[in-house]
Amino acid sequence: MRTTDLPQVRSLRLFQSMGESNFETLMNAAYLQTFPANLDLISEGDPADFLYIVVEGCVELFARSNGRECTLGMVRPIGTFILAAVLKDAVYLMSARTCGKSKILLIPAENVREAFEKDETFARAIVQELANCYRGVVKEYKDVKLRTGVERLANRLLRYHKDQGANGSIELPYDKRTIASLLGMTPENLSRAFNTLKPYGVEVDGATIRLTDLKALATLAKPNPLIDECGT
Amino acid sequence: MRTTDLPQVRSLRLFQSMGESNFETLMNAAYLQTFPANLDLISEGDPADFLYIVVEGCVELFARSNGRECTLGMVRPIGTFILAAVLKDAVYLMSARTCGKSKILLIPAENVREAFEKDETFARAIVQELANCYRGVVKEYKDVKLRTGVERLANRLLRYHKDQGANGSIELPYDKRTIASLLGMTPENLSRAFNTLKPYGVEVDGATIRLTDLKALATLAKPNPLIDECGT
DNA sequence: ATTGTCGCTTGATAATTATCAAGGATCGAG
DNA sequence: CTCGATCCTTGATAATTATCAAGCGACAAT
Repeated sequence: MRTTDLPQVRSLRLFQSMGESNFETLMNAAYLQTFPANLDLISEGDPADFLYIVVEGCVELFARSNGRECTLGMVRPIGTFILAAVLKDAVYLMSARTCGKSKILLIPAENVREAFEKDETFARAIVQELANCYRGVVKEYKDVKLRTGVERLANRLLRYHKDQGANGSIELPYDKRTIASLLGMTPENLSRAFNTLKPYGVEVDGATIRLTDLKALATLAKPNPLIDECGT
Repeated sequence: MRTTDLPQVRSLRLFQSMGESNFETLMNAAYLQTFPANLDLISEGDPADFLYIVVEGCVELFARSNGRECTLGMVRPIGTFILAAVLKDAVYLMSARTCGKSKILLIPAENVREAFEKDETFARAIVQELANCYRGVVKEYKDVKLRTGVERLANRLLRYHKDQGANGSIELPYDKRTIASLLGMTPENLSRAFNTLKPYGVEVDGATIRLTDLKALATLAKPNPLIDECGT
């Protein structure tokens, strides 16, 4: 793989503290590939051949069952996905596809497990990463089980607002239909949910959202750090 | 703690392979306590003081937000809970309470993290345990996002049926209202879901369920190993 | 036996969400 | 520009789920 991307990968908490030689071995086994938009990377049920790291672009994690499909998460640089399947040498539970053109680092699962066996520091870093992933899903699970669609949208808007500088304006990071699926609703319902939020100061203009009454929106959303905050 | 329970705990995959002396140190720091039914053990938002291991009885994991409450999972012997919060030294994302009278082993979080630092084998075992937990939540998340209430119930019944020997009869392992919450529905709706399943050979008699047409039930449920099977 | 509680069920109704159909806006290809 | 495609929105309707109220049966306490 190209050396210009190495520092970025190395800066990932997952690789930060591992031994230099082990990191090099891992990177020598890895492939850095650029994929076009909308390309299927993995399918749920397939054995976990690689650990994936999004270096540029964006990847959608999704699942299908019984003819339905839903988005389970989005991975942006620099983020990994399907670490658990790789460590367990199990099949993927989610499918993944690129959103836009994306640069992705693929590390053979075999090598990841080998590094995990050999490098104690890496093993410990993996625990932290896995714990983060676990807590992330728990929050999403709570979100969908404890809130209505409108509440999920309101809280998501507040989160984006904070992430993007809290200046009263948001750019939606994904297509509305992707956001709908991420929030567990249909695109039609997302449209209607935005309308429901109009009286709470939510003004929609394409992918740009203006929040003109944060207090009212927060009163409706009742944000909860144990669901909405990423760091905790 | 009493030595009679030690072998059971030691047999947990989490502790199986760790060094004997480290295991002893950990157990010396631990408390084995018996709690009455319906006792709150931990509350979401509290700092993670202990790792919990259910030795006898049953514990319900749940969460509240905005006046609503839902069950997130059940822990039976021998199972652990809130490992991730302990490792991250973070606050609990879930609350927990006993269902019946329960014997629970409490290991101070400090000691768990210490053992995690000192014992490499333990660290690796933790990775496997965490990966299992992670994949468990992902499956539940998929369940609730991809299926209707009736489908969730149908699949749950099929799972219990297999777990209990697949002889056409099931004993519900929890109160119906707990199962309802676990499935993400109200108790009223669970009742109606059972009625909906009557034409598919589901006969309800209190906590005993008879399945007289497994093929029909499976056709409706469309069970999916990537959601319903625990081992994968 | 009586009382009260609790878990569960049922009915009536309302809220929420999904589906189907149609139309408007945008945008790239030709 | 025009065409076709895609995305989004809206309306009408249906399915799903929740809420409120009432009642039944089991069961423990007295």
